[in-house]
Amino acid sequence: MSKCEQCIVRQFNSLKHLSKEELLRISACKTSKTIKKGEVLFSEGEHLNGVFCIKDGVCKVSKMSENGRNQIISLVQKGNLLGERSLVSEEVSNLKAVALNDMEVCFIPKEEIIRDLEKNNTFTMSILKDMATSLKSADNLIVDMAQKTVKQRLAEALLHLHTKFNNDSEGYIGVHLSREDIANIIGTATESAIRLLSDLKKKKIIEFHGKEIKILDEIALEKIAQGF
Amino acid sequence: MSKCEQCIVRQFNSLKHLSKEELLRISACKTSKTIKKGEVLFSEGEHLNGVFCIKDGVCKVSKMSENGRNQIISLVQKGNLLGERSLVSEEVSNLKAVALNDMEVCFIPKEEIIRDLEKNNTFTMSILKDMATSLKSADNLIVDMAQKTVKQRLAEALLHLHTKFNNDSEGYIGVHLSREDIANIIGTATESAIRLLSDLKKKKIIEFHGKEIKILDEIALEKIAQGF
DNA sequence: TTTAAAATATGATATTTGTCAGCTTTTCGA
DNA sequence: TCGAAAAGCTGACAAATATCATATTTTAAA
Repeated sequence: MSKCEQCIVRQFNSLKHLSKEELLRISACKTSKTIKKGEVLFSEGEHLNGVFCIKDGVCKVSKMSENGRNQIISLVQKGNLLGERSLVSEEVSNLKAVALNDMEVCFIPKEEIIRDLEKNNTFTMSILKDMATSLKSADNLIVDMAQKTVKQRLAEALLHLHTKFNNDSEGYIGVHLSREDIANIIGTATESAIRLLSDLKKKKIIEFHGKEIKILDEIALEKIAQGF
Repeated sequence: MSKCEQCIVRQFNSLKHLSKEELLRISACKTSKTIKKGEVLFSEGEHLNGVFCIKDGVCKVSKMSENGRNQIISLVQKGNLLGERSLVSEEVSNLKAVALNDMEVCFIPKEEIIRDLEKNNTFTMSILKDMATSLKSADNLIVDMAQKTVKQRLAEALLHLHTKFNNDSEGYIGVHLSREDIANIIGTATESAIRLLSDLKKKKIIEFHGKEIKILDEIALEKIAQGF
């Protein structure tokens, strides 16, 4: 079992505010897991009872609508914590998390980390800031979903993916999403997503080969996102 | 200047976790305001630097989309805190708050209440829980906005308003919203909202006289919200 | 490797929703 | 109380999007 104190990933999230002693305790109780592409980290209706610290890989966090369609709320990647809300809620999860590629994660049980929440105020404040940030981007997403056209939302999503997963030397977006995933991010039918992607390709604004997508004309995409 | 300790409203939000001493300090620095219907509590781009505690009245919290249309994110009423996020963020507000009726509010400066966040962990945890709850409902709203039709969203919104503002003896929704406000809650054109409301009225599912709206057939509305 | 299943792609069409125009009713300030 | 402005309403039409059908390509399992 590796030690949290030596884990680089910790530097990228709220865990960096824990003391050596606190980290030792967390190290002792956490469980490391390898999660294969397509596997489920947790499901809707499940008691989460802890947080995941993502060491490597990306997962999609989604929720089923009453219409029976899946909406992807966010993509969570290396360095992030996942499931923070379970720490302050007794309710079951309303979200589902599925690995988009092979992942390395650590699971820290709620009962252990809750002690730090109660004693280490810097840590609590950091979690609070995280949630405030999530809340702000959730608000922005609500506005986009409610007010923008599918075309705008696709442009927006591509720009966002490009910024967030820009870890490919050739400029390709560093995460492989199916057309269905893309449709579920922007909240539309798969066919519509495919059509709009093809349009963007025809207009030389993006380029793709299967799931490898690259933005060619960022300015044009930004204009589309803004409604032009 | 009234004392927070004797204020009933405090019992309904995180301020209830403050000690007598803390409340005395807050009492001393807060400012009470009367805000008339239609007046702005704060605008997008403004430094908020504190929280509002709503003693009476309701306000709409909204954000402009890049398309130039206004999206109402939430309605905040008596007992609630408003602007909690400003406590842990240095950024300007991305939201705007406008009174829907005459309001009584207290404004507590950030620099005072931040002390309590740093020292009173029960208070911090309570704020954290609030944010977690907000985040959960924001997630649900994202899904609804992305996946549901305008008709479904209207039904949903009416049910939600009925539950949240059910303080009228005749069963009318206890807050007066213009047709434009309703459209801005569900993310559609005013004309579309008007048309769908008329439809529901024709089908005897709701009843309204101007801004007085009453639900007649809750079951039917629930079915519509679910897509039938 | 072969082959069935899944994913991607495209066309035709139906449905939903937005926009514009014109009208009526309500509200509110002079 | 009057009259203008705002809000509410309705119809006609255009644009956006979903749905269904079907073909093609890719993926993954036997």
